[in-house]
Formats: sequence, C-alpha cells, structure tokens
Amino acid sequence: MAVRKLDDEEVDRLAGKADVSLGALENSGGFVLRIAQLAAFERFFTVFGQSEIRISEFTVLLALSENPGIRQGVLADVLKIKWSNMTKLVRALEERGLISRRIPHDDRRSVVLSVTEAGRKQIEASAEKMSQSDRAALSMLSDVEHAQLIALSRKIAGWPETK
Amino acid sequence: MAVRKLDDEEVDRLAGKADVSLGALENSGGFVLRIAQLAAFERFFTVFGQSEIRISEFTVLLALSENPGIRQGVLADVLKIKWSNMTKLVRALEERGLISRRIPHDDRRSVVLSVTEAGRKQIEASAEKMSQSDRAALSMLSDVEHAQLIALSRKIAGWPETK
DNA sequence: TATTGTTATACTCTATAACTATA
DNA sequence: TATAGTTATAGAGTATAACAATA
Repeated sequence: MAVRKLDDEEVDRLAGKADVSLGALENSGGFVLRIAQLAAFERFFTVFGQSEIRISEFTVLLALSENPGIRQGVLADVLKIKWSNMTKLVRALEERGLISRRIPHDDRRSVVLSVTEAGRKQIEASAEKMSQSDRAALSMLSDVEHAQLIALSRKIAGWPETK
Repeated sequence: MAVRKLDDEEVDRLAGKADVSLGALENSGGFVLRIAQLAAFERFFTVFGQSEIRISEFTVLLALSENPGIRQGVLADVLKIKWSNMTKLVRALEERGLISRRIPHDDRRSVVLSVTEAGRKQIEASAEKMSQSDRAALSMLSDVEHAQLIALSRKIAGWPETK
C-alpha cells in the first residue's frame, strides 16, 4: 500500500470516534448502565445546575416533605447517604432555614426533621426545574420506554414493584 | 447465637424504612436511574472489588484490546475520561507492564496505546470476574429485561441502536 | 496558532473510624 | 452495651488551568 500511516490516522481523526468499538463492554449491563447514568446526569445538570439548591439537597427536601417527622438516620438509609455525610447536608439546609431539626423527648439521641415554610416554598420553586431537568435528561425515550426504565430501575434497586 | 437479638432489631429497623415513601421522586427517571446504578455497582464491587485491577483500568484495557493502536486522547473521549486523568490511568497501566505507549513518527505530539502480552493475560484473568460481577449486579433481571436495559441504556447514552 | 498530552491543583462525593450523649 | 448522630479525615473520581512539545 502506497498510502502512508498518517493517512489512516487522519481518516480516524476526521471520522471522529464513530468507528471505535467497545466489544464485550457494550453487552455489559453494568457498564452501559453507568454510561447511561452519566449521560443522563450531564443533561440533567445543564438545566438543574443553575439552581441555587443542589440536587442532593433538593432530594432530601422532597423526601422530607413526603415523610414529615422522619428520623435523620432513617432518611439517610433510604437515600443511601452515609450518616456522617447526612449531618453536613442537613446542617446546610437548616442554616438556610429550609428544614428544622428537633430532638424528641422520648429519645433524646435522635434528630427528627421536617420542612419549614421556607423549605416548602423552595420545593415549589424547584419542582418545575426538576421535571424540566428530568425531561431533558431522558427526552429520547418514549412514554413506554420511560415506564420501562422506571420499572427496570426499581427492580435493580430492590424496590417493590407497586407501592 | 450472638447475632440473634441484632437480627430482630435489624428487622424492626428495616420494617420502619418500608413505610418511607418517596412520592414524586419515585417517578423521576433521573432519580431512579441513579439509585439503580448505585445498587448495581454495590453488588458489582462485592465481586470485582477483590481483583488486583480496578474497574476503570480494566475498562481501558478491554477497550484498548478492541482498538489496538488507538490514540490516547481518542480513547479518553470515548470512555468519557478527561485527558488529564487518562494520563495517570495510562501511566499506572504502563508501569505494571499491561500496556505500551508509543510515539508515532508522523505525529510526535500524540501517544498510541496497545495492550502488551501481559495485558492480554490480565484481560483473560479478569474477564470471567467481570461477567460474574455483571451477573451479580443484575441477577434480578430476566434475559428479556437485561436486553431491555441494554437497549434503553444505549439510547440514553446516545449510542446507535445496532452496531 | 492549534493540537496532544502532562502537571499541579482543587473540588465534590463517598468512606471510615473515633468520639458524644443518650438509651 | 448498643444506638443516633457528630466530627475529622482520607480517599476516589472528576474538573480546570497553565504548561511543553509538536504540528
């Protein structure tokens, strides 16, 4: 072949990464699941990232509004957040007046959380951005596919099928 | 058994969490996708974590064996790894003799990677552990559901449907 | 001037262990 | 002794910017 190696590489460069194959990786559920989550979150953050509240904080706020008076540790367990990390998260929310921490008299070791009025307003303000972000993250899915994704994810997470 | 009483309490604690509802969060594709990915990876690492190679390293190794002679930057782009981080990753693999870095004469800025014989042996040694980990991560899915997951994930990642 | 890769650094997330105060 | 939560710290993983060598 008279064509030099430079030409091959040039072709690759111009064609982009279109012909890069990942072989067995493409059939690894774990791998593709991770890539999908990264891609979805990248799009999610292009919308939600401009918010004044972090997604982890908003998640706590939302979960809290669904479960008023829940203990801090229980909430941490459900959201798969370590207790030590939950402390900081909760403190940050408290300092902004979005949640309240209360020590119940029947077990003064524990901390009981609830959303304040300001927190409720923050939820209202961010809920729309949340669903916008969600749509942006998964806009390529049909309604049926979206439902499939939720069902599969619940199963993988070990959540009950109907709730 | 010493664990007996602990078990009872654990049951109580878990039963307590069963009442916790996440409301709107449970229909957020982004949220459930993330929870699913976390749960899957936790199980994945109980198997793969004991390996002497990291999953990120093994991924690079596998992708490299599928695309011998690929440029470092192209590989980084495909695997969504920043160039600056790829440098360290690749160095670690080279120091262990698993890959080779070569400066092509026609573009001496670039670095061309390939798997060494030792690297090939590492792939062989870890491939089985990889699929074991993958099965452990997603054991709750039927074959059909597994295929659904791959198809949905590819779509979310923006990969072509058939390749 | 633009591109490829490197270095140094910082920032976020997550993980671990020692600690307190209550039970 | 065990539990709920806190503190401090360490470790990944990831991000940014300045830089060198080459094109």
